[in-house]
Amino acid sequence: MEKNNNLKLENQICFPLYACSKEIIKRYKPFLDEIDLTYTQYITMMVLWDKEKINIKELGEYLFLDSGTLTPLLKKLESKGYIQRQRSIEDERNVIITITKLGIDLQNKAENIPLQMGQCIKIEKEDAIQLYRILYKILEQMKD
Amino acid sequence: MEKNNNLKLENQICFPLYACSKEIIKRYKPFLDEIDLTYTQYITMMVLWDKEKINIKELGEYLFLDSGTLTPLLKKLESKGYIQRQRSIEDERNVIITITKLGIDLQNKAENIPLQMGQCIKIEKEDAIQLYRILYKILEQMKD
DNA sequence: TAAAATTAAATTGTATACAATGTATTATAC
DNA sequence: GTATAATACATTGTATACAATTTAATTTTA
Repeated sequence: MEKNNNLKLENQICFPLYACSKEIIKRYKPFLDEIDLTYTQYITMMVLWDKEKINIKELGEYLFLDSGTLTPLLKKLESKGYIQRQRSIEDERNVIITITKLGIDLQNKAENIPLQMGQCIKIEKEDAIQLYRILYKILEQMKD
Repeated sequence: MEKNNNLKLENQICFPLYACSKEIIKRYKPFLDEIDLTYTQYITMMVLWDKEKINIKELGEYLFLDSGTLTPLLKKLESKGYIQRQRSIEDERNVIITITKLGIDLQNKAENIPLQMGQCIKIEKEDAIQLYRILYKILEQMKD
């Protein structure tokens, strides 16, 4: 007769993570629309603003995404002119992603997004620190 | 010349949320495969194990999902025999979801999943409490 | 009360996600 | 040195997600 409390939605730890992630990404949309990027395209560009040149495997390790997601996404970014895709000469299994001048310039247009999002979300400094620490602890632990 | 640190992937708060959510959901897969549910179907069943009867709008409020996601998902769950969908008589705009006997029975098959996941994820009690508190604080704050 | 506004679902279109499989290339084992 | 294994990426198929629109029903308003 008694319910299994372990199977109640409000007792899950993954569910608020999943919900919170989606809700925040929704809040990005109006800002990202202005530079014609989706959230996944945005975090991909973030890696490229930092690295400028990277292969798909390594990119996927940073983003926790596989080629099934990245291949079409990178083709899209290429069609927008922000990146170039080319097979590596040394090892033809690799595809090297290079950021273009247009892609580099896009960073200027994106530079106020983090601040705008910060005003939109409102999380206390200490909570943000804790959240960040715990999430990377879990991500790290799951690598084994 | 200097890079914009606000646009570095490792300085984002949403990204580890997004990554962590996905990685944990991946870990659910082998357990959920055994009862032929996806993660989204699983959390939907969680609400129904608790409520037994609910309309799509209310269900969507619990799950942070809209009819565009729920309509096909609920049709799937209906085809599996776990739920029934029927228009409300009082207000024909509403579709009422009712759990079936098969759906109720499924809870027994799912009851050890939370424990198995707990062994799989390994997060300290205090971290879990903090994480839970912060995530719901953010979700709550975003409602306004 | 008839027109306008609102509401709840469903539908359409686009973009992820990811498991599983296929393909071409490179590395390894013997 | 060749058969085998491993690797990187692409492709296929399924299942979300969600914005935007449509449809049908109900409520509100003038």
